[in-house]
Amino acid sequence: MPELPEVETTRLGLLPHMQGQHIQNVLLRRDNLRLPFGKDFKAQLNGRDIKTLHRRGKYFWADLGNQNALMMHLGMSGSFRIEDQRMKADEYQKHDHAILSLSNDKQIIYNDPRRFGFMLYIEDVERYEPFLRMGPEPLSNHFSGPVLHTALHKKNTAIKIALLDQSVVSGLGNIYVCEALYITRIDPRRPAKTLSLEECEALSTAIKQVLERAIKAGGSTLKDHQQVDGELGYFQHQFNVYDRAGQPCQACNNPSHLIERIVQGGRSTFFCPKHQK
DNA sequence: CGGCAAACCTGCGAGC
DNA sequence: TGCTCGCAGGTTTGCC
Repeated sequence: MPELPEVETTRLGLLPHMQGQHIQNVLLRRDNLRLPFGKDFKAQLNGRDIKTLHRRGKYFWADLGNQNALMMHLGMSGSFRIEDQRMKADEYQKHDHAILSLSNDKQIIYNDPRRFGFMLYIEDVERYEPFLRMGPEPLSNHFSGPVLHTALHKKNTAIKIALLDQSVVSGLGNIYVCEALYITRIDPRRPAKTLSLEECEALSTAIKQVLERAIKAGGSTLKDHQQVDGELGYFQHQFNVYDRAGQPCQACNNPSHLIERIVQGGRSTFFCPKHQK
């Protein structure tokens, strides 16, 4: 799924339906996703008020007050949708795993074919373990060229791999890393520590730009991602390199310069070896 | 610590 | 039609 723009799109779509409501019922159609919901999950959520929804990297959560939270992660194939009507047992779709019924009579339905996502009740969101080692929010002022340069300057690993490391910068995944490196003409295979401060400035700017544009487009819809209202994101139509192996590099102005697919860290990287140095 | 492979799952498209 | 294979937006674990 779901990299930062898809998570943010989901959060923004759910917000008007969930903010200020309270949870009247929790229905679980299985007892675990990637992680177990937890033995007391239903009791911990029933009757609780949802103050608002927050996001950090690819995680988002319902703020239940007093630092308590319903933490959510979409994994690779998770999505939410809203239903206005109470659903009968035979009306659920395949892979509808968790349903929250709210005081506004809306049902918030989590669907996740691969079940790499999760929902957890968290007592103290400030001490949630994944957040403690998470790098800066890329769209905040905490992320900049100098910050990125410092984070990378000892890393021998390829810049592509380093940017996927959520402790360097949070929220990036395979698509937006490929796109940001293409925009800045940086070869994804270069050791991270070889990037100059100027390159890190350009890269941090490109990361912000590509994420902001993707959020405006409602995220990217490959197979699974859809917005809460069922609309599909359309940023995939603006990809320069992702999933474009064999197609001409648009920036090279030479039809024989083709986008290549290589494997780094077991995952596909798309880039133009002529354009990116 | 670094680097890499495998694990967790289902679905889809390509090729035979 | 149906089989197998490889691939998919993420994260964690375990091994060398």
